[in-house]
Amino acid sequence: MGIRVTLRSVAEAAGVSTAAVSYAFNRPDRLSPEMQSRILAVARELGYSGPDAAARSLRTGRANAIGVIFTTELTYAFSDPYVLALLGGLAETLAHSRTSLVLIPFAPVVEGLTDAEVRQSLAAVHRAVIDGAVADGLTDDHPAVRALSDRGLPLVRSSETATGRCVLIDDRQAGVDIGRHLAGLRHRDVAVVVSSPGEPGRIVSRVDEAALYPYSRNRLVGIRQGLPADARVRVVSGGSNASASGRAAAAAILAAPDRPTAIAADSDVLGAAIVEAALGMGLHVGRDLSVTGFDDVPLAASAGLTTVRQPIHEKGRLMARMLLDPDGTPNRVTLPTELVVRSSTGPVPAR
Amino acid sequence: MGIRVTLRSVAEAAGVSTAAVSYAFNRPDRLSPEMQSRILAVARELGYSGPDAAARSLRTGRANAIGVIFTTELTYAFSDPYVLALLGGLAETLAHSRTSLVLIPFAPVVEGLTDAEVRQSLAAVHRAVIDGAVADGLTDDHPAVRALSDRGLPLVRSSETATGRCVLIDDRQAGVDIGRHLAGLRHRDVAVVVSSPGEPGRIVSRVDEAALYPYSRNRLVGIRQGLPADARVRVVSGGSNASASGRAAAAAILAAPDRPTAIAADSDVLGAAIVEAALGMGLHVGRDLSVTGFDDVPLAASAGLTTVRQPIHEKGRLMARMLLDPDGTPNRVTLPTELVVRSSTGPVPAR
DNA sequence: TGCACGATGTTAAACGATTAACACGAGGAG
DNA sequence: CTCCTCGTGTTAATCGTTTAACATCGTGCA
Repeated sequence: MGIRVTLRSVAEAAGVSTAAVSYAFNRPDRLSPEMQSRILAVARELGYSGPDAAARSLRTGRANAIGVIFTTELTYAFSDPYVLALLGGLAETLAHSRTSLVLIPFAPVVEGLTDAEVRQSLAAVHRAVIDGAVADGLTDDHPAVRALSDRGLPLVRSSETATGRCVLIDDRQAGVDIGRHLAGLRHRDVAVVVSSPGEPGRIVSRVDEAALYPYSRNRLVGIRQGLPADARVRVVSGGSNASASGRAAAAAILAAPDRPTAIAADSDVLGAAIVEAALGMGLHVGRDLSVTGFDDVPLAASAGLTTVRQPIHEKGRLMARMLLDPDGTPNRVTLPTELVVRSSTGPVPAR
Repeated sequence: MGIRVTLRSVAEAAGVSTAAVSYAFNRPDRLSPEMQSRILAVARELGYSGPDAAARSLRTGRANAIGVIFTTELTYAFSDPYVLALLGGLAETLAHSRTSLVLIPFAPVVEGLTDAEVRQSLAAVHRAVIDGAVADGLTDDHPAVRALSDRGLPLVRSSETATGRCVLIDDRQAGVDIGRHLAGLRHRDVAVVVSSPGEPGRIVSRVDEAALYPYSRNRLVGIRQGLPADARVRVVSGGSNASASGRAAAAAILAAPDRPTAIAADSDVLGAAIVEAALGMGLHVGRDLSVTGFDDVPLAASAGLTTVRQPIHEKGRLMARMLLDPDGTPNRVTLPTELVVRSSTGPVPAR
């Protein structure tokens, strides 16, 4: 009883060809009704539950699944509203075509990856049985991106540097919107909190800016551009995109003797954490200190956070569609963003 | 250039056997260093990115992935803190062994499933290339559970009815804890809000109780048991586990002329929504009305919700471990729960 | 000198399915 | 009566690997 039951054993037991059994499961119209039900009966009797998934994938070349690469701890990703919204969008489109979502963990970049970590992570990427993949925010030179395109898999990303298919927003322009908004409120001393691996609160030097995530860099460029030329802009690491590191970054910034009048964060999670920290220090946010976020996730509304809305859900839907139907969709789409002004920003108080 | 490059073509190009190429990628120690680097060089030159995932899965019988069945819209699941915590726990354990997570959508039960829907969903379950699966909360007779066990895959669940491997909590005992707590506060008229597909706010009759999710049913039994025998318990559908339906259920319950003094919800999401609705009606929660939740997700703390804590994260970790190492782990584990009393419950006001 | 042995490659048999291409008989059209 | 088509079933090639078993060959040791 230990022997596995296969298409062949069913065929033998039923006294038909393997083709017939295959057709019974995949193209019932190809068989006479009697034949089909006889085969299914035999299959049930033998405890055969249908064609093996791996074998079928190999033979047909389709996996009915698409991968999503995660370069942060998955357990953390599940607490990031941006990620969840994106996954939701992907799932919505995929559910229609009964396609599964494969979450592939890649060693998070903490302080440079060891070779062994990269190798192991790459093994996971190589072993994933998928028809395509989403690599949100990864650049062309990321090992996972390379592995995926080496495999010849359709790949969709959201980085501006992407050479292949991508769904983007105009991060620079969004930055300009934030910069102009703050400029209009007479802010001339702004801290920009970027999500970057590294200790939250640390100042990011001009040379280190090159190593930021592309979207951070672009937003930063935009913010500078939107502010008057003589404005002071300091760039501060926000660590991972989590409340705790947002609070830490806020603490560092607000402890400075010459603290800025406004803080522009890379995400609503960071922004909301900064608001919280400021409130905890007795500051009146929107008057003593202005704070902006990014994304406009639900959290932003409840925190009264001025932010830039980007259609994350739509981004996910679109990415999925691009993967499912590479020919029927454009290679590159730019989605609109919109500045959403709430109570967390206000004019610089006269002194 | 259209022809795919395979292990064989690399072998031919390098003038070695396919076995050598395979070893070069999988067991470098089996080959001399020169041979290995020569093969890798040829592979790179031909643009060969390593053994094909599907073929490898077929041959080795391993997929390095485990599935998670979702019987709700994925896009909704991603907003459910319980689900996210569970996924987080799973991911934490799986990341260690470089195993991916496959999210498999199954047609949500709305008003009975059509045959076609079930067939299509089952196809997705059958096509998934996985080594095992998690089916949280599904019963033995769910089609997905049947399909999975027919496939002979290790399966882990969290239902009390499960015949196979499972990680559970003692839902009945947790219910007793809630019932006793409310009884101690002199509540004798309690509405229990269960998550069940159906219109939120509708009364669930005694016969319909049999069709509830097993965990709901068990908690309900416990609550009745913990309350005095003469207490009135009405069971109300909470719809899906979402804020909106929680508010709807609350509205229906609180609109009744003889409204209960306490509402016990099946989840913190529902509980928090009920608190919110009650506040909106000008009620003082914890005095005019007591509310309890379930799970103790972060939301519960910020809503001041009395609830039962269950170690969801640990549940996920354990489930993953059971799947990765079926022999080294027990078949059935019961995790402890704990009543957490906060401000949302209080004594029945004297009249 | 003889021989067992470790290191390194190769042979070849699976793994479990899908699907063109073909064969065959029955029924309909001309 | 012949020819064509349509409906059903079969043959057999193929998908791209992995890995047990075997062959070969220089070495160290008695």
